[in-house]
Amino acid sequence: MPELPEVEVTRRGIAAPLQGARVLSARLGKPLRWPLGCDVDSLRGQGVGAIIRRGKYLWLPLAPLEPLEPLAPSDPAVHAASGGLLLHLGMSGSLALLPLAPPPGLHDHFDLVTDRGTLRLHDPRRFGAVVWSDALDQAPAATLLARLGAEPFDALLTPERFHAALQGRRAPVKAVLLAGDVVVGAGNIYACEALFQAGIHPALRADRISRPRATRLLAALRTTLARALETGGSTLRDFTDVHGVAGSYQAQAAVYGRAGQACVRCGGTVQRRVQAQRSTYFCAGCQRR
DNA sequence: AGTTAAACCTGGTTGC
DNA sequence: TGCAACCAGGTTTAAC
Repeated sequence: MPELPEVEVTRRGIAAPLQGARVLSARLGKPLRWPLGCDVDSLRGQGVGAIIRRGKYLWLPLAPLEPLEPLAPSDPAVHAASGGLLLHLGMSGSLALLPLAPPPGLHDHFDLVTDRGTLRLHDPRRFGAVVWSDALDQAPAATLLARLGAEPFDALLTPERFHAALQGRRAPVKAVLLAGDVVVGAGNIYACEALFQAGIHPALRADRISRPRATRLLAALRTTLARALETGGSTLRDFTDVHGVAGSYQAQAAVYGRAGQACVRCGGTVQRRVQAQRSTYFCAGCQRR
């Protein structure tokens, strides 16, 4: 369930170990959401830079290192250029950093073998992606990131700006949070949880949210994401951190996945309804329009 | 601009 | 036990 907390947990697990690592080889399994966009062999000999996160994407910068041994000038497959890999975990993806990688399993669709271990993408549903881009601000990376809204913890995202952005949207606030073009990071779980914490009905039109309630929603979103980050994210089925450890936030979800159960706050019944093709969980007593 | 559906995939759970 | 239907963390594209 990679939403922002899960992706950030993943980033924190690989950033330090892989910074400065040398790529020894790479391997592709079954196709992911998009083609890699480069020859896997061209990744060989690259050095890994500082890994950053933008929304639910990870950017793994790569730049050529001095070759360990002179490459044959006639080898057309190897033409290392600087750039990087844009990764997305989709619905079921997770990354592992393996000191000694066993043979790839059925759902292991990308390996980046380095001198500090193998970065392996495990993704049963294959909605995830690994895409080469010459730079973060050039296509295809820039295209994929172009529609993303503000980072939730960006200090520039003030309550005033958040409220102003919501004022421009007539869609239900739950749909606006999921769309990620106002603020990134909340997926289905954390959008539901943040709205519950803020006491806002998920079907309320975004432009009908008052300034005080927008302030409360932004605070709720931040505390929800921060709390999830502290607990290693949520593991519904597939997600683990890079060491294989599952998250535990799902156990403290107030509404997500709790349809028919008692609301932890008022004792009413948690409802489930479908919004934008996704299940929305909420308490009609605590969350007002 | 909106909402809505369909698409991409696999697998676990539920219900008859 | 078998099998069909439905559900699941995301995002893009097309259609009304």
